[in-house]
Amino acid sequence: MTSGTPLPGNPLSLEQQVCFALAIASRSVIGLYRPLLQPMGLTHPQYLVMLALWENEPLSVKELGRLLQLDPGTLSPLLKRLEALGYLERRRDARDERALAVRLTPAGRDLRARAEEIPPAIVERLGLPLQELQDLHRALTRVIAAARAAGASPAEGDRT
Amino acid sequence: MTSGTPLPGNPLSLEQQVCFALAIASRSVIGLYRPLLQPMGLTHPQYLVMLALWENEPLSVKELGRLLQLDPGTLSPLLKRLEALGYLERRRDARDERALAVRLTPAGRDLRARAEEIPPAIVERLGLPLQELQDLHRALTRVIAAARAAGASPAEGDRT
DNA sequence: GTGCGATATATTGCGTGCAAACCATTGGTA
DNA sequence: TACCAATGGTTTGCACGCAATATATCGCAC
Repeated sequence: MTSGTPLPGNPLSLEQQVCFALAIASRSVIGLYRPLLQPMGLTHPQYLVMLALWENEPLSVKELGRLLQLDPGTLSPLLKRLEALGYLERRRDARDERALAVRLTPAGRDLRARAEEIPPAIVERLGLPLQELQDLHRALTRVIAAARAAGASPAEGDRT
Repeated sequence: MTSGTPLPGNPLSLEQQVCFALAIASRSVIGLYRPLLQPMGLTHPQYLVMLALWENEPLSVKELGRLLQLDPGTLSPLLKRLEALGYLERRRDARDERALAVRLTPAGRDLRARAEEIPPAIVERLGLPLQELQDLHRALTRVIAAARAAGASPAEGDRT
């Protein structure tokens, strides 16, 4: 019950699957964001796109895909929804008409101030020590790197 | 670059969002399962349902939802697909016609042998020390508990 | 300049995940 | 026995996430 010994006889036990814990933790934490994002009309992946744009602008779909590890097939409609919300602008890059230059609108830029209240609110709600969250972040970063090295699906085309 | 100090000036930095790392890690690891599950015709959530049933049978939709933290709205069609694949059987519980008794078919039971090769294959592909994975599992379990205590979305109706 | 492979994005199809509405069964209670 | 709130599943609608396909533009070879 307290995640004791691995019980070698039961490698399929639901309780000890890392992938299972990962999936539930991800959904649970995203679920905490939902009520905070709802007033801005954002979903969690849309929020991540906004984070990327607040850091760097403009970005192409390809660059967003690399940053967020997302398909163009996922990003394309998602960006259209953000444009419909009035938070960003999609325009073809003048230098390369294939590429899309995604830019924030003033409304999108203004949203940043409201968004800054979210991370501390989440940390407070979770009630876990900051150190623990940082350790977790580090552990997750290592897993992500390991999965990418193992040839994970999301956008592995970065190592020519 | 090596996840050093939190840089208090930039709380919205994509790189230091735990939710972001969590989402990517989850998708990346599930991506590793995909080629292994594909030969059995399973998706990752379907695999988790099979894990639950290999441990305990029969299960109702409600019980599966509690175990996997999933909506009935998600499970209902998922279970129908597994039934169409021939891995399980959905029948109304004789004692309570509202409840569904989900049971494995012989084919579903046979699948367990093949599935047993998956966890070690994943661990081998990830190439991370077992100890690290166990630590991660423990950390994730704590986050899940914290999120549930904070009133996370997935099926929080368990603490009367 | 023409042709042609490579590149960037869009579209379609399918399976989650979640909210909301709906429906049948159940277990009281009057 | 007849009502009625609660319970367990199903359905619908919408937004990912990913594979596969399609379309447009680019840039190089000639």
